[in-house]
Amino acid sequence: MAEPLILWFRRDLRLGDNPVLAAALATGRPVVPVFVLDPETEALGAAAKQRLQMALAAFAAALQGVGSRLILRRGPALEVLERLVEETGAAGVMWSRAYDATSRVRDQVVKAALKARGLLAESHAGFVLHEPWTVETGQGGPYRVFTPYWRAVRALPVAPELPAPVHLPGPERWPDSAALADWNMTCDMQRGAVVLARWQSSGEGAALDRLAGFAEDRMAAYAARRDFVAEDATSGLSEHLTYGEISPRTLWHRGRRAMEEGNPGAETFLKELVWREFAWHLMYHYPELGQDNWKADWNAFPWRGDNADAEKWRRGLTGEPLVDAAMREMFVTGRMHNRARMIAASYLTKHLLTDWRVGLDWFAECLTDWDPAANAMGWQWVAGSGPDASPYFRIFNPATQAEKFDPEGRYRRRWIAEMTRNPGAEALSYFDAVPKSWGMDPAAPYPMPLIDLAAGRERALEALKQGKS
DNA sequence: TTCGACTTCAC
DNA sequence: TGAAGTCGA
Repeated sequence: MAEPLILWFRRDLRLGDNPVLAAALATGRPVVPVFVLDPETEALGAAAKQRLQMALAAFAAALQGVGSRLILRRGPALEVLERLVEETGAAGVMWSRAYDATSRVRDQVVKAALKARGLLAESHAGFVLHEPWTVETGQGGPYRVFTPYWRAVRALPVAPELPAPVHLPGPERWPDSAALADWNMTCDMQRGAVVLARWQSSGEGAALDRLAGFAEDRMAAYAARRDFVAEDATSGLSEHLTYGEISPRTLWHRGRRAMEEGNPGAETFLKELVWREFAWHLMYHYPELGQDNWKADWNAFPWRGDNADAEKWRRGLTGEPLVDAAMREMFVTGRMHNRARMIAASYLTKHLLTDWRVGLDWFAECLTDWDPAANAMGWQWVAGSGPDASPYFRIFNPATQAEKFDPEGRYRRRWIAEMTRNPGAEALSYFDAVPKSWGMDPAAPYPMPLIDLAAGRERALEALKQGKS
């Protein structure tokens, strides 16, 4: 039997349309699928880590369905992979590319070390539609504004999807695997069964079902309804994309097909997919996007660091119902509606003048669809330090937004027990989920607003006038 | 160099 | 309607 290949899975936990999997199969070698819980992955937020565990469980089952296994190992990636190569006599390692700075540094070290030992070390595309360096402006160089990027990407060909293998040849002797349960990936996430029960199911099958349901039932109304925060009008596909349970290519082709069929929501859906793409384009070309102001003239802005108001924001106690509803939804479900994210982020950075990185960190802790690029771009876009062609200081008014996008107050009532006489299960579940130390009580009066909205707006505008160099 | 255009707004 | 910078062809 030929020497096996190690297939290092990371954010591509699927069998269908997986280029590196197809490439490994094409070699004719036995394949040893492995997931490495390395220090970089252990640093994930509580919700993302919990969600990753669910993704891994689903993917391991899917691999068993094609006669294979998922080998689980813990430790620094290079160390683990070198040991596995020795144990299995593998010819080398293949993986799908990642584009954030931490992963790129890690992967370069791994690739160089494996190659130095004469082993095969290959990275493949698959996490984005277009490799970030292949999309350039007319002058050469990365795009910095979404619309021109969209116009460029819209016209580009996208290769067809690859079929999922029906059988994945394995080695004669399988190496040992850790048990997923022993990794305790849920231990940071002590929010009770009520939280878990509400989470979307995980895995490639669930992702494909979700896409089919969306395309069938909701895509047509997507452009018109997606901003209404109380409705289930969004695709809900972000967390599947985050773990690679579905490929962006699959979404792209489904969207294009719908467009050709005249589906009125299809183009908006494709645009949203390309926003994710744009975020990774930016992160690849500006690796510090998650740490530094993208526009350097914001470095002088007098952001407040973490503070007592920010803590109230995290706990959903700002006294702005829409903001609090959003924060509570995220804490309980690991999800937050897209528009609610912008409103909550604007409130923290503008009305509370708090550094966008404080908000970014909390989202990283709480979101099951945590994506470093999308969040870095999104937070900087709201803060004003990021890519945004509009020059004015963007300040959302949470009350105005509530009137527009939650006109009947359904979303606010769903998540804020203090606002209703007979709070529902969602609103009450928040009080079960929060740490006892927060002292939350559904019978307590709803808090007064932290700051008058008009005064907060004026203060932010004043800070902008003074603060930017 | 010029010039049209720029996700999601607030008042 | 404001207030106004720079991206990209």
